[in-house]
Amino acid sequence: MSYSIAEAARRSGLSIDTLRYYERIKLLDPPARDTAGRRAYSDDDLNWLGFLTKLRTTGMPIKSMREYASLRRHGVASAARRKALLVEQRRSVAERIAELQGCLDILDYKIENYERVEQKVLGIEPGMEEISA
Amino acid sequence: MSYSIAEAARRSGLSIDTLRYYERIKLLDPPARDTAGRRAYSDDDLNWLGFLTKLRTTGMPIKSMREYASLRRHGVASAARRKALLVEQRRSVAERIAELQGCLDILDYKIENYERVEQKVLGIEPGMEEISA
DNA sequence: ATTTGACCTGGAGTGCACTCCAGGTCGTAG
DNA sequence: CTACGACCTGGAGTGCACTCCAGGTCAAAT
Repeated sequence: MSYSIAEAARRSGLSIDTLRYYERIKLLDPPARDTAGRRAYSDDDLNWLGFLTKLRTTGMPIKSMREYASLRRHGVASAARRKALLVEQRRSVAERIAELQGCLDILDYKIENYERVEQKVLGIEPGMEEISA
Repeated sequence: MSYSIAEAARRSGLSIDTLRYYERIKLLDPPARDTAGRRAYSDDDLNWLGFLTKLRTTGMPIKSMREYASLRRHGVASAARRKALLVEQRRSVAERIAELQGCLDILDYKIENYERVEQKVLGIEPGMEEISA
Protein backbone atom coordinates (compact mmCIF):
# COMPACT_ATOMS: atom_id res chain seq x y z
CA MET A 1 0.00 0.00 0.00
CA SER A 2 1.01 3.57 -0.46
CA TYR A 3 -0.27 6.68 1.26
CA SER A 4 -0.57 10.36 0.46
CA ILE A 5 1.19 12.75 2.79
CA ALA A 6 -2.15 13.62 4.39
CA GLU A 7 -2.88 9.95 5.03
CA ALA A 8 0.65 9.34 6.34
CA ALA A 9 0.24 12.29 8.69
CA ARG A 10 -3.06 10.94 9.94
CA ARG A 11 -1.63 7.48 10.52
CA SER A 12 1.59 8.60 12.15
CA GLY A 13 0.10 11.35 14.25
CA LEU A 14 2.65 13.81 12.85
CA SER A 15 1.71 16.90 10.88
CA ILE A 16 2.26 17.17 7.15
CA ASP A 17 4.85 19.83 7.80
CA THR A 18 6.66 17.58 10.24
CA LEU A 19 6.79 14.76 7.70
CA ARG A 20 8.44 17.06 5.18
CA TYR A 21 10.70 18.40 7.90
CA TYR A 22 11.80 14.87 8.92
CA GLU A 23 12.63 14.17 5.32
CA ARG A 24 14.67 17.35 4.96
CA ILE A 25 16.75 16.57 8.01
CA LYS A 26 17.22 12.97 6.88
CA LEU A 27 15.27 11.22 9.58
CA LEU A 28 13.22 9.69 6.85
CA ASP A 29 14.46 8.52 3.46
CA PRO A 30 12.70 10.37 0.64
CA PRO A 31 9.55 8.37 -0.06
CA ALA A 32 8.48 7.28 -3.53
CA ARG A 33 6.58 9.77 -5.70
CA ASP A 34 3.48 9.29 -7.77
CA THR A 35 3.25 10.35 -11.42
CA ALA A 36 2.41 13.90 -10.39
CA GLY A 37 5.49 14.14 -8.17
CA ARG A 38 3.57 13.80 -4.91
CA ARG A 39 4.97 11.76 -2.03
CA ALA A 40 3.71 8.18 -1.78
CA TYR A 41 4.60 6.68 1.59
CA SER A 42 5.01 2.89 1.86
CA ASP A 43 4.07 0.68 4.80
CA ASP A 44 7.77 0.48 5.60
CA ASP A 45 7.91 4.26 5.73
CA LEU A 46 4.96 4.24 8.11
CA ASN A 47 6.55 1.59 10.35
CA TRP A 48 9.72 3.59 10.55
CA LEU A 49 7.73 6.72 11.39
CA GLY A 50 5.98 4.76 14.11
CA PHE A 51 9.28 3.78 15.64
CA LEU A 52 10.62 7.32 15.31
CA THR A 53 7.66 8.70 17.21
CA LYS A 54 8.33 6.18 19.98
CA LEU A 55 11.92 7.33 20.18
CA ARG A 56 10.72 10.91 20.24
CA THR A 57 8.30 10.08 23.05
CA THR A 58 11.20 8.78 25.09
CA GLY A 59 12.84 12.17 24.71
CA MET A 60 15.55 11.10 22.30
CA PRO A 61 16.88 14.23 20.60
CA ILE A 62 16.59 14.48 16.84
CA LYS A 63 20.36 14.40 16.59
CA SER A 64 20.42 10.85 17.97
CA MET A 65 17.48 9.76 15.89
CA ARG A 66 19.40 11.00 12.86
CA GLU A 67 22.38 8.94 13.89
CA TYR A 68 20.19 5.87 14.23
CA ALA A 69 18.56 6.58 10.86
CA SER A 70 21.93 7.00 9.21
CA LEU A 71 23.27 3.76 10.73
CA ARG A 72 20.23 1.93 9.44
CA ARG A 73 21.26 2.91 5.93
CA HIS A 74 24.65 1.31 6.48
CA GLY A 75 23.18 -2.14 6.94
CA VAL A 76 24.18 -4.99 9.18
CA ALA A 77 27.66 -3.70 9.96
CA SER A 78 26.10 -0.95 12.06
CA ALA A 79 23.92 -3.30 14.13
CA ALA A 80 26.16 -3.20 17.19
CA ARG A 81 26.17 0.59 17.30
CA ARG A 82 22.42 0.75 16.77
CA LYS A 83 21.85 -1.71 19.56
CA ALA A 84 24.11 0.36 21.82
CA LEU A 85 22.02 3.45 21.09
CA LEU A 86 18.83 1.60 22.01
CA VAL A 87 20.36 0.17 25.18
CA GLU A 88 21.47 3.63 26.23
CA GLN A 89 18.01 4.99 25.50
CA ARG A 90 16.41 2.21 27.52
CA ARG A 91 18.63 3.17 30.43
CA SER A 92 17.65 6.81 30.15
CA VAL A 93 13.95 5.98 29.92
CA ALA A 94 14.11 3.77 33.01
CA GLU A 95 15.87 6.59 34.85
CA ARG A 96 13.28 9.07 33.72
CA ILE A 97 10.46 6.83 34.90
CA ALA A 98 12.08 6.59 38.33
CA GLU A 99 12.49 10.36 38.44
CA LEU A 100 8.85 10.90 37.51
CA GLN A 101 7.79 8.38 40.12
CA GLY A 102 9.61 10.47 42.71
CA CYS A 103 7.80 13.59 41.54
CA LEU A 104 4.51 11.72 41.70
CA ASP A 105 5.19 10.96 45.36
CA ILE A 106 5.85 14.62 46.06
CA LEU A 107 2.69 15.66 44.25
CA ASP A 108 0.70 13.13 46.26
CA TYR A 109 2.14 14.49 49.47
CA LYS A 110 1.28 18.08 48.52
CA ILE A 111 -2.20 17.13 47.42
CA GLU A 112 -2.79 15.30 50.69
CA ASN A 113 -1.78 18.44 52.49
CA TYR A 114 -4.40 20.41 50.64
CA GLU A 115 -6.92 17.75 51.56
CA ARG A 116 -5.96 17.89 55.22
CA VAL A 117 -6.47 21.62 55.14
CA GLU A 118 -9.86 21.27 53.50
CA GLN A 119 -10.98 19.04 56.35
CA LYS A 120 -9.87 21.43 59.03
CA VAL A 121 -10.83 24.80 57.64
CA LEU A 122 -10.98 26.16 61.19
CA GLY A 123 -7.77 26.44 63.16
CA ILE A 124 -4.21 26.00 62.08
CA GLU A 125 -2.89 22.49 62.56
CA PRO A 126 0.57 21.10 61.95
CA GLY A 127 0.89 20.69 58.20
CA MET A 128 -1.02 23.87 57.46
CA GLU A 129 2.12 25.82 56.81
CA GLU A 130 2.99 23.34 54.07
CA ILE A 131 0.23 24.89 52.03
CA SER A 132 2.32 27.93 51.39
CA ALA A 133 5.55 26.11 50.58
CA MET B 1 20.21 31.13 56.97
CA SER B 2 20.78 33.10 53.80
CA TYR B 3 22.65 32.16 50.67
CA SER B 4 24.51 33.97 47.91
CA ILE B 5 23.26 33.43 44.39
CA ALA B 6 26.19 31.07 43.76
CA GLU B 7 25.29 29.01 46.81
CA ALA B 8 21.59 29.01 45.92
CA ALA B 9 22.50 27.82 42.43
CA ARG B 10 24.64 25.02 43.83
CA ARG B 11 21.91 23.91 46.23
CA SER B 12 19.05 24.10 43.76
CA GLY B 13 20.90 22.64 40.81
CA LEU B 14 19.89 25.62 38.70
CA SER B 15 22.37 28.00 37.10
CA ILE B 16 22.91 31.53 38.39
CA ASP B 17 21.44 32.84 35.16
CA THR B 18 18.39 30.65 35.59
CA LEU B 19 17.82 31.95 39.12
CA ARG B 20 17.81 35.52 37.85
CA TYR B 21 15.64 34.48 34.93
CA TYR B 22 13.08 32.83 37.23
CA GLU B 23 12.95 36.01 39.24
CA ARG B 24 12.43 38.14 36.15
CA ILE B 25 9.53 36.03 34.96
CA LYS B 26 8.02 36.00 38.47
CA LEU B 27 8.47 32.34 39.28
CA LEU B 28 10.36 33.41 42.31
CA ASP B 29 9.66 36.42 44.50
CA PRO B 30 12.62 38.82 44.58
CA PRO B 31 14.85 37.55 47.36
CA ALA B 32 16.23 39.80 50.12
CA ARG B 33 19.37 41.81 49.36
CA ASP B 34 22.49 42.25 51.45
CA THR B 35 23.99 45.69 52.20
CA ALA B 36 25.81 45.64 48.88
CA GLY B 37 22.60 44.97 46.96
CA ARG B 38 23.41 41.35 46.29
CA ARG B 39 20.69 38.68 46.44
CA ALA B 40 20.40 36.79 49.72
CA TYR B 41 18.23 33.71 49.33
CA SER B 42 16.39 32.36 52.38
CA ASP B 43 15.65 28.74 53.26
CA ASP B 44 12.08 29.36 52.16
CA ASP B 45 13.34 30.56 48.79
CA LEU B 46 15.40 27.39 48.50
CA ASN B 47 12.45 25.18 49.42
CA TRP B 48 10.31 26.86 46.83
CA LEU B 49 13.06 26.44 44.24
CA GLY B 50 13.22 22.77 45.15
CA PHE B 51 9.52 22.37 44.53
CA LEU B 52 9.73 24.33 41.28
CA THR B 53 12.44 22.04 39.97
CA LYS B 54 10.21 19.06 40.77
CA LEU B 55 7.39 20.63 38.81
CA ARG B 56 9.78 21.32 35.99
CA THR B 57 10.94 17.70 36.04
CA THR B 58 7.36 16.61 35.57
CA GLY B 59 7.30 18.67 32.40
CA MET B 60 5.06 21.42 33.74
CA PRO B 61 5.45 24.44 31.44
CA ILE B 62 6.73 27.66 32.96
CA LYS B 63 3.40 29.27 32.20
CA SER B 64 1.66 26.93 34.66
CA MET B 65 4.39 27.25 37.24
CA ARG B 66 3.88 31.00 37.03
CA GLU B 67 0.20 30.54 37.63
CA TYR B 68 0.91 28.40 40.67
CA ALA B 69 3.46 30.92 41.94
CA SER B 70 1.02 33.76 41.47
CA LEU B 71 -1.77 31.90 43.29
CA ARG B 72 0.55 31.23 46.18
CA ARG B 73 0.90 34.98 46.61
CA HIS B 74 -2.87 35.25 46.95
CA GLY B 75 -2.99 33.14 50.08
CA VAL B 76 -5.48 30.63 51.31
CA ALA B 77 -8.30 31.74 49.02
CA SER B 78 -6.40 30.24 46.09
CA ALA B 79 -5.85 26.85 47.73
CA ALA B 80 -8.55 25.07 45.75
CA ARG B 81 -7.19 26.25 42.43
CA ARG B 82 -3.65 25.35 43.46
CA LYS B 83 -4.75 21.88 44.46
CA ALA B 84 -6.53 21.50 41.13
CA LEU B 85 -3.32 22.37 39.30
CA LEU B 86 -1.41 19.74 41.25
CA VAL B 87 -4.08 17.12 40.71
CA GLU B 88 -4.03 17.79 36.99
CA GLN B 89 -0.25 17.57 36.99
CA ARG B 90 -0.37 14.28 38.88
CA ARG B 91 -2.69 12.94 36.22
CA SER B 92 -0.38 14.03 33.44
CA VAL B 93 2.67 12.56 35.17
CA ALA B 94 0.94 9.22 35.67
CA GLU B 95 -0.04 9.24 32.00
CA ARG B 96 3.51 10.07 30.97
CA ILE B 97 4.89 7.23 33.07
CA ALA B 98 2.52 4.81 31.36
CA GLU B 99 3.55 6.13 27.96
CA LEU B 100 7.23 5.74 28.79
CA GLN B 101 6.59 2.24 30.06
CA GLY B 102 5.13 1.40 26.67
CA CYS B 103 8.22 2.78 24.95
CA LEU B 104 10.41 0.75 27.29
CA ASP B 105 8.63 -2.40 26.16
CA ILE B 106 9.25 -1.53 22.53
CA LEU B 107 12.91 -0.82 23.21
CA ASP B 108 13.24 -4.14 24.98
CA TYR B 109 11.68 -5.91 22.04
CA LYS B 110 14.05 -4.22 19.57
CA ILE B 111 17.07 -4.91 21.74
CA GLU B 112 16.10 -8.55 22.01
CA ASN B 113 15.96 -8.70 18.24
CA TYR B 114 19.50 -7.41 18.02
CA GLU B 115 20.52 -10.05 20.52
CA ARG B 116 18.84 -12.81 18.54
CA VAL B 117 20.72 -11.66 15.47
CA GLU B 118 24.01 -11.63 17.33
CA GLN B 119 23.48 -15.28 18.24
CA LYS B 120 22.78 -16.36 14.71
CA VAL B 121 25.25 -14.37 12.66
CA LEU B 122 25.06 -16.98 9.91
CA GLY B 123 21.87 -17.31 7.94
CA ILE B 124 18.81 -15.18 8.02
CA GLU B 125 16.25 -16.33 10.53
CA PRO B 126 12.79 -14.96 11.23
CA GLY B 127 13.33 -11.75 13.14
CA MET B 128 16.38 -10.74 11.15
CA GLU B 129 14.42 -8.33 9.02
CA GLU B 130 13.32 -6.54 12.18
CA ILE B 131 16.84 -5.25 12.46
CA SER B 132 16.28 -2.94 9.57
CA ALA B 133 12.90 -1.65 10.69
C1' DA C 1 45.79 52.19 46.02
C1' DT C 2 44.76 48.91 42.84
C1' DT C 3 43.52 44.51 41.66
C1' DT C 4 40.54 40.67 41.97
C1' DG C 5 36.37 38.18 41.98
C1' DA C 6 31.57 37.87 42.85
C1' DC C 7 27.86 40.14 41.93
C1' DC C 8 24.64 43.58 39.42
C1' DT C 9 21.49 45.24 35.13
C1' DG C 10 19.11 45.28 30.60
C1' DG C 11 19.15 43.21 26.60
C1' DA C 12 20.66 40.13 22.90
C1' DG C 13 21.59 35.44 21.37
C1' DT C 14 21.01 30.24 21.29
C1' DG C 15 19.24 25.53 20.21
C1' DC C 16 15.52 22.77 19.57
C1' DA C 17 11.65 21.12 17.14
C1' DC C 18 8.70 22.36 14.67
C1' DT C 19 5.20 25.54 11.95
C1' DC C 20 3.92 28.78 8.63
C1' DC C 21 4.14 31.23 4.27
C1' DA C 22 4.28 32.72 -0.73
C1' DG C 23 4.10 31.38 -4.98
C1' DG C 24 3.60 27.53 -8.07
C1' DT C 25 1.94 22.74 -10.24
C1' DC C 26 -1.43 18.96 -10.94
C1' DG C 27 -5.55 16.28 -11.75
C1' DT C 28 -10.27 15.76 -11.13
C1' DA C 29 -15.24 17.77 -10.66
C1' DG C 30 -18.64 20.84 -12.47
C1' DC D 1 -12.27 25.16 -19.64
C1' DT D 2 -11.80 26.92 -15.35
C1' DA D 3 -12.10 26.34 -10.54
C1' DC D 4 -10.82 23.74 -6.67
C1' DG D 5 -8.23 21.23 -3.41
C1' DA D 6 -4.22 18.72 -2.40
C1' DC D 7 0.20 18.84 -3.08
C1' DC D 8 4.98 20.93 -4.17
C1' DT D 9 9.45 24.04 -2.98
C1' DG D 10 12.73 27.04 -0.40
C1' DG D 11 12.88 29.82 3.16
C1' DA D 12 11.28 32.57 7.09
C1' DG D 13 9.04 32.67 11.62
C1' DT D 14 7.62 30.77 16.28
C1' DG D 15 7.67 29.44 21.24
C1' DC D 16 10.12 27.68 24.81
C1' DA D 17 13.55 27.79 28.26
C1' DC D 18 17.27 29.21 28.99
C1' DT D 19 22.28 31.31 28.31
C1' DC D 20 25.44 34.78 27.29
C1' DC D 21 27.23 39.46 27.03
C1' DA D 22 28.85 44.31 27.91
C1' DG D 23 29.55 47.45 30.98
C1' DG D 24 29.28 48.63 35.77
C1' DT D 25 29.48 48.33 41.32
C1' DC D 26 31.33 46.79 45.55
C1' DA D 27 34.19 44.70 49.38
C1' DA D 28 38.03 42.26 50.68
C1' DA D 29 42.92 40.92 49.67
C1' DT D 30 47.70 42.33 48.18
